[in-house]
Amino acid sequence: MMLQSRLFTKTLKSFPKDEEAINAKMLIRGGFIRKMSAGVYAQLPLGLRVLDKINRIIREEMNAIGGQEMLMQALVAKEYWEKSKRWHTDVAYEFKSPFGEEFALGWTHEEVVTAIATHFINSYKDLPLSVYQIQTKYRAEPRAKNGLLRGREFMMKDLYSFHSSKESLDDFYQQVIKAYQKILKRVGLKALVTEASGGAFTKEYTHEFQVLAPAGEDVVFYCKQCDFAQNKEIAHVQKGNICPLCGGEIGSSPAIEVANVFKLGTRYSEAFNLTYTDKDGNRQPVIMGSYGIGPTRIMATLVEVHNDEKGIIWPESVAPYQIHLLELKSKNGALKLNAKKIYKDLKDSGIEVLFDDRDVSAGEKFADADLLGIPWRAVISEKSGAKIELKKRDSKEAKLVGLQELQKLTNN
RNA sequence: CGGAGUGUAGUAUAACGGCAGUAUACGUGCUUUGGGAGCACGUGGUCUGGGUUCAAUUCCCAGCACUCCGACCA
Repeated sequence: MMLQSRLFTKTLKSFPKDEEAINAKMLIRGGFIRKMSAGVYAQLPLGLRVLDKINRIIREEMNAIGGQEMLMQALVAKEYWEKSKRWHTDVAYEFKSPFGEEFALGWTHEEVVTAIATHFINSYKDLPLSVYQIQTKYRAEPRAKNGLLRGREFMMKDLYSFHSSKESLDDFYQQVIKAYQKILKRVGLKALVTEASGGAFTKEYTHEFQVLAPAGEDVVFYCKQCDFAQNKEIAHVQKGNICPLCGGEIGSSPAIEVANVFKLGTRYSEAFNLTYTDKDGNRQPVIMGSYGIGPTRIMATLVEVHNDEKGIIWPESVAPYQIHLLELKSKNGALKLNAKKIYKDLKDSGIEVLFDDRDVSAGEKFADADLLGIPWRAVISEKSGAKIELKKRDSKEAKLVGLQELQKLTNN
């Protein structure tokens, strides 16, 4: 797939100064991302591969519950925000175009999706429906921080659903919760479904998906035995209390919010006059839900949770490559040929492999392999001979395997 | 937006107000080859604008940038 000698990026020998967050330190040092302004990052080839893997998993689970992918505009005209009374919020980048038109960069898309839906939803027979997009969102954070965890520009998958009854919304809401749990599990995160307040979006309680981690900005109280969890903002329990559901002990921890789900009700459908005709021929406002999950925030959270002092430890499902093939320097020309052949064979069998063919010392290759965190490290050297020395990133033990065994192991 | 701090080479760091140094990276050559190798030579730098001074990386002012704490927020 890729020769490391030709990779666009290089690793840094030291952690960047001016970065404290683990995710920023490791992702920048490894060459996954580059900070271009506070809270504004470029996704470099390695980082984009991770992001694409995360997004692929999200798409699969969204499609599985009937979500239809679309893509809305980032340039959202003032008229849309005015209808929902969200022009002049403090999170929006608002500006006047050279022609005097006023826009806000999309920081959420309830307005846009509702406006679009008015053209296509007419009857109860059209419902329920759901659409989603994966798109860059822009929010004027007064203080960007924690690397990818709080940026001013970040990737978001936002899903919107349309219903003719509260029951239908409730049902879909539960389906999304399950889908989000699957997504988070598949990418390698343990998340708590946490009760929370609706923030700027709704007055109702909502649910957040919180991953316990020291870098988290939220605090959650959770039961150590069952699934009970509440955000500190609304918590009715404290650390050391008895769980109201099961009697277990309540603990508390900082946590990273990687996703959330909201029941919007008819707030936006009324603002945009999104209605359908019911069985009796009466016009009714469409009932809506909105559901967000943040791919870039997931990426950062993965690094926060899966690392050691040497670098990142990517879960296999989202790693930029499956195998990091290292060819150690040798005078033995046959060895070099063998390495090339193994690289080609792996490539041909569809395995994603990063081949470290660089003319650098063994130590540097090992250090880079640990930093980049690709799940399997395969070494070809004088020592391994005709075999391949295979080691998992999070294991200390290596073993000698043949090519076929390697293909099998990493192909699942 | 309030408070604190930091801006020196691609990266990481030194320098009483007195020739801007080291490491690493990069280039060339030789040596080396299992945990960030060695030698030689070479390229490359004081955030911007003012001020004080014979002299400013250093002191002062302003701006800009970044980090952290707070407020705010996915």
